[in-house]
Amino acid sequence: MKEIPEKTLRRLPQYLMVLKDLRTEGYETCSASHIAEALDLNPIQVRKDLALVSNHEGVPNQGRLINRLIKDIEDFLGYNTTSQAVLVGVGMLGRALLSYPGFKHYGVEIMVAFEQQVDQVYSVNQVPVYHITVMENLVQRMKIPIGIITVPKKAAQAVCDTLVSAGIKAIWNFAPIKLKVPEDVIVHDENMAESLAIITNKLMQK
Amino acid sequence: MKEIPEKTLRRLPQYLMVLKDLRTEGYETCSASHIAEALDLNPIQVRKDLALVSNHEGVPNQGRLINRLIKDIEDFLGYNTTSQAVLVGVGMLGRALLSYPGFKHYGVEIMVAFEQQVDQVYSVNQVPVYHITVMENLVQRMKIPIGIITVPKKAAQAVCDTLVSAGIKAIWNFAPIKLKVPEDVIVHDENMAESLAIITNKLMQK
DNA sequence: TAGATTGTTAATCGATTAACAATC
DNA sequence: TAGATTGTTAATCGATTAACAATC
Repeated sequence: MKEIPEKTLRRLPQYLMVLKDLRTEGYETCSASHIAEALDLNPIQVRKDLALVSNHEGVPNQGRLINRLIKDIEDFLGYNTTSQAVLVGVGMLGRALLSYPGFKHYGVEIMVAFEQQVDQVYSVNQVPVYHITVMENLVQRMKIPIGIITVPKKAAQAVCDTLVSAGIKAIWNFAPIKLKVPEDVIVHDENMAESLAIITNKLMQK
Repeated sequence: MKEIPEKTLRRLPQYLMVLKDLRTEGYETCSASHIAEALDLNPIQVRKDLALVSNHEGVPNQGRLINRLIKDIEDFLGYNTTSQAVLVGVGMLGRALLSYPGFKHYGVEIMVAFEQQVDQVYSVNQVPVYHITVMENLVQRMKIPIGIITVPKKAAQAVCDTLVSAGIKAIWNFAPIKLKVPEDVIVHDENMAESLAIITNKLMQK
């Protein structure tokens, strides 16, 4: 597996977005410059990114086959090999994520959710919600690699610890806290405050 | 207003998080190295970041006064001058954002939300929800600077256009689409696919 | 052929990290 | 004083952009 810059990784889903739109419009080939224009990026950058993830070469004065390029990017991003996930904390945000139809296209499937307050078995968008006490056992038995944390800040570290001891490999953390995990566990933080900081700063600069 | 790297801007809310925790624990001063350790960052980087946003100098062998540093960062991020916002699209994600209590601490207040399907006036978490047809007029009259878009992809560009013609200054976009806006309008994209790409890629590399 | 586009090699730019003197 | 910490200047690193020959 090649190393790839995170910046590139962030751009790939955007390329995919453009390519699929173009395919819908009936196009069969596409140049890097075309993608770049649609996304306000530098064409050289796009070309380099594509070279990193595609096994196929582009054709001068013609570009690349859209279908093949889509497949290459999707393969690279793992969209065609589903990873299982669990979600912890079925509040408003948790529900929003459970209702989000996009995950399956991105190669992630939320198998089960856990909550503190569960009186009876129920489900959200066909994902069953269990009491948090059975989480460790279930995650361990099912060998689930991804945990999504949408609990309040106070509960986040404890939930994280349980997931880790159940053998989770990666955590997608929506709680505003720096989680402490063993070195080999991946943590990706989703942070509202970061985004707002950027927006309001740009706003103030004008 | 100084220019500041986006990377620094993203770290500032994290520093704030650590500083507030320390204050709660009763500490009065704090060194850059201390913050760096808590966040797994390079201490030199933290020191440089702090120097960029703080008007006060640190004291050798002692660090900085936590209270003053918190104030400096919050001032810099605009947490103490509230910006008004509107939210468009009261689906699951929209509701989650409306219910999120954190915005006011980050200097953003959602004044009103708009939806396609509104039979009668109602509200979510004390934010009134109106029919989208009155949006342009209301946003214009209230001179609201920030628009949050949480509508489906198909509707996003039209909503964006309306917001722009109502004089919006910045858009926080949760729809998976590259919005077309005039040069002077700020767009910040929030993209699930980006995060997932990073997580699954790291996962596959192991 | 001419022109758009490719991939690659070199130059530039910006952010991170290292080195170090100053100081409480 | 000694040691932790500061701020600053220089070195390193990585990503972006520019230049250019190759080619369909």
